[in-house]
Amino acid sequence: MQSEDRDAVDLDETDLAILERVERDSDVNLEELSDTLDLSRSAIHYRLKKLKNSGVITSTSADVDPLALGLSLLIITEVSVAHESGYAEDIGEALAGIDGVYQVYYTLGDTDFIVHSRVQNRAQMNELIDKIVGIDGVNETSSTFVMQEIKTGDRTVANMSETMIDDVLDDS
Amino acid sequence: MQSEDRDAVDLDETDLAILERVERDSDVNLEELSDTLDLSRSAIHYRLKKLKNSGVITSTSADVDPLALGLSLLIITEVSVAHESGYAEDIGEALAGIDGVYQVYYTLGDTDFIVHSRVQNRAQMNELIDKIVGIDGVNETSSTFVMQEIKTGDRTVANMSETMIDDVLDDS
DNA sequence: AATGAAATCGACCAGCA
DNA sequence: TGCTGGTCGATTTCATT
Repeated sequence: MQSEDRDAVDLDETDLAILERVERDSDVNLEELSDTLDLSRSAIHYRLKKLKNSGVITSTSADVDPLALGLSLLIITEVSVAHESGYAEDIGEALAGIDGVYQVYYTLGDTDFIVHSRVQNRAQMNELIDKIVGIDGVNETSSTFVMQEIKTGDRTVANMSETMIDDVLDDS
Repeated sequence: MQSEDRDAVDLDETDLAILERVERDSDVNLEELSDTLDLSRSAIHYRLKKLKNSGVITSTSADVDPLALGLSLLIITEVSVAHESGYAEDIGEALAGIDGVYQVYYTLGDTDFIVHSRVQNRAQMNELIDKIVGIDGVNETSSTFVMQEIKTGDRTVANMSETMIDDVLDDS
């Protein structure tokens, strides 16, 4: 009754140690992991495979620097829709489909969607905002310009507190 | 004069095709890439190495599902600071250091920082917000709750338009 | 679930266009 | 400089405990 096993595959300290390491660098030498965790290479591989199959590791991706591709402008846009009823899903999908948009959240509060986009110049920025405003049902938008990305890169385990870690481990 | 070569390593269509593929799955078989791009395994490897060394590929990471670790609550917080002068950098670092926080942006506009955090329950959420408010110099905060993550996962190339791609290619 | 041996895949070296 | 082919080493897989 106190276990909320949604996707909760029960993990131990070893699993978390592996996760923390591979989310930092998935090309890690199995020998290094085997070394620090006192486990055979095959055991590490076995656990990694299980973590992937169970969906704990959703994918393993190469992170491409946006600046290297000229995407130097990051814009965060708050989007409000006219009618709260029904269309929300469709509008979310429409926002997600716009070129340059790479994060879309449906939020509870004064604004309905929060959208993160990257573009190369002002012209593309204007075009992007026009596309957002042009979506049927979108009422009002407010865009802010990001001066500096202080923390980025979606690490999950690395940002967890001791309390959060314990919560995962106490799921036996 | 029209080339703004900041980090701009000039890339061709083949490089972009490789990037688009490895940012989706970095464990791609070299044979598959070699097959679809009509290039030898070694050539693909050569280009990948170059892309990593030049910083276009910053890292290669395993993506861990936050839900699998019980992090079901995503909160987006707008933070305003008291004095615009000086302390901004320090406050940004302080925000980035809080457990649960995984994205921090310094923005231009009515609000100074935008912070994304993940927690497991209300208690952790309250604790997190208390820590943010407790930072010296933080004036006002406004948190909104994310109901649904419609688009996520920091793909760079996948979200680019044809125009953006062309801009990268016309950098010879 | 973890171990060790066999097949497979990726990393490096030298030569070539 | 960028690509080819072959080789060595590491990794993935399988059968066994």
